[in-house]
Amino acid sequence: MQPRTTALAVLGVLAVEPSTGYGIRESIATTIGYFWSESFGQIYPTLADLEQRELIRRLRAEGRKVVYEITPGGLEHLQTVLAQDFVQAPPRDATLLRLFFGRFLGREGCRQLVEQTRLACQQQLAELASIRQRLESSAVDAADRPYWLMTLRSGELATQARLVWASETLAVLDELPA
Amino acid sequence: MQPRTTALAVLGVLAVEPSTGYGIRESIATTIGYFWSESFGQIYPTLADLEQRELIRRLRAEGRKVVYEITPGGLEHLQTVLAQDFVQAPPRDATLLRLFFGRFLGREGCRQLVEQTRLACQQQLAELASIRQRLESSAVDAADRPYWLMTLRSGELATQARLVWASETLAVLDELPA
DNA sequence: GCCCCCATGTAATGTGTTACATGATTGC
DNA sequence: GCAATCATGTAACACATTACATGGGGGC
Repeated sequence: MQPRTTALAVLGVLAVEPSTGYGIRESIATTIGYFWSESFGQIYPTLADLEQRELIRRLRAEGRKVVYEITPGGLEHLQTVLAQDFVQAPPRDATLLRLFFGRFLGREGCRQLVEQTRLACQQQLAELASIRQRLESSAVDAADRPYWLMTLRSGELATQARLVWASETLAVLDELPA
Repeated sequence: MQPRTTALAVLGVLAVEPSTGYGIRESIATTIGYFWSESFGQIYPTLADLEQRELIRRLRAEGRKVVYEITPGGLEHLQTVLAQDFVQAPPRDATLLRLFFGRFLGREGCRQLVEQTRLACQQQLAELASIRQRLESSAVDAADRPYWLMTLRSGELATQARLVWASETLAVLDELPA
């Protein structure tokens, strides 16, 4: 795992636009959910930490609701962190792990595994298409758009590749002696 | 995260062939390293736990070196676990996260990010090619081979897709006004 | 009145890496 | 003799999810 990735994600989202803890979670789930995720249990303590370090501050509070914004120091810190080297997290694909032990799971179990993957990819592609619509039909800052399109494209290509793999693999499984 | 994935991986490796803790780590790193990873700090406590639950046992001990094998109960347990539903871990791609905030990182920083990805993919493809050679030139059990080829193919397609993306994205970055 | 969404936060638990400590065996 | 690899294990720390506790506001 990387150190402080949650802080990076939170700071980044606030750099784009002020938001509440709840809103940050929402943003992450709906706009970058295809390659990132955060839970409330991480976000709220991280907000407290960032505020204490004066990288973010309260823009306004309406009742319980607290809207945070990034500070100039926070923006500087974000840029520093973004430019730093980092270690790619080692991949862990639970589906492939199970398929690798396919001999013990059996052909039918493997079929289900791969079929589930195929369906998940199709759903994912639909979601990505709707994100693309949102991105292209304005609403998002022109300074962000090219970068957001790049990450989106990555998701699309990865999902398409996995979908191809699933179809191909289902065919191979059908050829396999039971 | 999934519960008990380390136990599943360890049990699976031992189902293929008896091994030591060190050997299990080695197997994982060299044969499924492109989609899975485990550290010693996880493996040794897991072995102790699996042994205590009688899912594995000591086949032989030579000095310090302890070779474990799976028990009949362990094999049964493995099959049960493999057939169970599981939750796909939410994806977390540190590179895409940084690229998404590319507006704050700047064009040059993004270029480096994507270029690194491109190089990593090329290296990965070379590794996958050598794994394919090993898989096709015998040595591996015929009962395992088809499944191992499926996971390998997944790695190849995913990496190729990412490589295509990286090249495409570098071109887009070059078009972008600084 | 009730359910759902918005909203914040903590506690318990699980998962995982890294660093440390130790030492045998093998190849040069 | 010395370095690299094989080998085991623990402790400290980092990271993350889930469940829980609490409550306001809007729509039906």
